[in-house]
Amino acid sequence: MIHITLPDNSVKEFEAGITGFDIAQSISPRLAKEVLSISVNGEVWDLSRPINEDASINLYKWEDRQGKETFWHSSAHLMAETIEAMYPGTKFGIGPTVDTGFYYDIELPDGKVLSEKDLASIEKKMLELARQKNDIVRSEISKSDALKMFEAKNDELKLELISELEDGTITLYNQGNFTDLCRGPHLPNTGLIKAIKLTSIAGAYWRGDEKNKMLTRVYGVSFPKQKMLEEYLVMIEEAKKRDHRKIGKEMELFAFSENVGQGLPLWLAKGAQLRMELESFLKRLQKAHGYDQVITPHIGDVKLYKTSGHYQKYGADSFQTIKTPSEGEEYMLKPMNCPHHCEIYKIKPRSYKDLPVRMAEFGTVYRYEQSGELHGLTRVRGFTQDDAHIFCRPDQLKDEFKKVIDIVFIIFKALSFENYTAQISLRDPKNPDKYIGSAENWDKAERAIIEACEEKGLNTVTEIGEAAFYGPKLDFMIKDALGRSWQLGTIQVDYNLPERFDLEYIGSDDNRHKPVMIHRAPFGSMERFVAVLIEHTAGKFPLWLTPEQVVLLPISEKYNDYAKKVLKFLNNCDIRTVIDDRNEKIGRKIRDNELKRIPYMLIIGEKEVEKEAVSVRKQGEGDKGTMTSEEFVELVNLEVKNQLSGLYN
RNA sequence: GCCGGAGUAGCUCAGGGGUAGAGCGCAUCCUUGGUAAGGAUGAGGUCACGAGUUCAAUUCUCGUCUUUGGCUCCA
Repeated sequence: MIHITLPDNSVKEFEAGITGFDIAQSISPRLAKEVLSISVNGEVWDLSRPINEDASINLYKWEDRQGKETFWHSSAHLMAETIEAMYPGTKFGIGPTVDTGFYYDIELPDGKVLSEKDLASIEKKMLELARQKNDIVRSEISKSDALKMFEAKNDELKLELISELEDGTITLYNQGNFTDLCRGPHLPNTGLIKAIKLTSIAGAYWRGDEKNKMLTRVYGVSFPKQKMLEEYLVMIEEAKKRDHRKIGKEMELFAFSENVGQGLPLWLAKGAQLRMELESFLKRLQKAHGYDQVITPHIGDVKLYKTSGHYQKYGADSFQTIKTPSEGEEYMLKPMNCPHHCEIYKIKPRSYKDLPVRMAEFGTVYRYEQSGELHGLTRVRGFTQDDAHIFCRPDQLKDEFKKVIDIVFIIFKALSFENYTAQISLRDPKNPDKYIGSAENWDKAERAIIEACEEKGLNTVTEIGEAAFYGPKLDFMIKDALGRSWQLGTIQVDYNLPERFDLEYIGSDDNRHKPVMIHRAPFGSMERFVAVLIEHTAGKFPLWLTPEQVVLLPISEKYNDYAKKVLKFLNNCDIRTVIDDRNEKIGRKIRDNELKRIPYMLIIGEKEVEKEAVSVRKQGEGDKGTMTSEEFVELVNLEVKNQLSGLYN
């Protein structure tokens, strides 16, 4: 007999060799119907795998991440089984799960290419096979047998994978006529998979290395119920409506022109207004936090970037240098602002009493991004960072770092970004060539970030090897409408550039010391931030950012004089205004699709003129009653104030 | 950059070897006077660009550019 500890810490006795499925059955038949996988002492197993010793277990259903993963992993196998049946001779790479669904990397025989049109027929065949309810059977195999088996199939992809595995740890999973190398776990049988959608097809380098050959990656998602698939598809459609590229076009926020060049956004009037509002918000915030605003040129002598090390690292993959016609000078479009700010720091001797120096600039930078990587406003070649560099003493570092985290939080709160991930990016110790500076400085910098995050009580994930080449960083990631993660705010600690630029301050001991540098951009870039903001608000911005706030609607032309008076007043109050000119030309006619996004409409007629008032309607809320234009301005200001309350102190 | 998909009116898209289509928008006029609206009429396109096949190409083929889903990259 063995003892099984359930999640509620109750202990049950079973015969050795009991399976997860049997345990579920013993708890309730309904649970047995829904359960998908089991964790045994923390390791996720198949339900049908016998348990031979005491263990604590967890049963996973669809609602659990582990349950979904098991389900999708088996779906990936089902897809592989189907593809092998339809295209014999196909070679299979890896077939893992992703956030939503699964994929399998494959290589079809004879250079055949799969296209989106083929997906429907694969889906259909997958469902046919699923209906056979084939058991998915786990078996252990020796390394030599595994190699023999896949040699027979001539599948060098699997052979490569097997060759890296340790003998004695290799398992196979079989269903129907299909057997795959796999660690598992899997569903008991394929019949649980009721609804399948193969979503897309893409190229992917074998093992993620661009030197390797490219395989075909087939993405899909599957569900235990048809209805869930339908809901999922509706959700995707809804998300597409929030795409910032679509809304940006509809609302005339930004545009691209082939003639200007790819990845170079044009900010249209309303988008520029939105952006300027965000900029002035941050400028005020930074002023309150002791930052100085500076302005530097868009180009810089190439030697600046040689000093910083950026040229050596990225020069070949950058926009190439600009040369003067006769003096032999070489300039770069600035790909970052740090070197310019370092030069400002060096303008005069600094005392320890002067530190920290906080230098902020909305600096437009230009980076050559591979053409295939460009994406709306989230990945562009010319963008404006809300950059700042803090030069401080080592003893001020942690405190300064924490203050920057505060600024990021204020921004996220002001815009209701709740679902962010804070990611600490450290260097990869196995790859020292990727980084500049001493190991000692890296240790100090990494420790400062980790400690500051701990002291702030920040929930973080740590990624090894994601650091910038000059220092570790803390990044704030936010998801777009379709769940793709984008890095917004970033805070980086840097001991290296101060050394390379020979920055100094005179300490209280009258000796020269090196300051520490913090690079930070809480928005990340105006472009990417606005993109994510659009997708989060679906174009319904907070009132303090809304490009248009009011439509003024005179009911008859004889009231236009009064309407003009109100208009003038509103403009003086910094209320952005659009006017319907149905009756007389006092403004441009408002379009229907604009109308939907304008928060307030003011109607002016006989009664209003008589009372020297306006009738107010709010989008989505209806009639707000009659008030004077002064009262209306007060109402709007109050609302803006509420949205921004408590942010600056 | 690599592997797929796409490029037709301002927008969203249908079509298809032989006068180029719809809806929305736009323009003009009418209607509507407490209203996030209705109707009529009209304007608009070298069917991304270049080459090839063909009596004939927007349609088929190839190339280029742009865009898009991924991969790689992201100071």
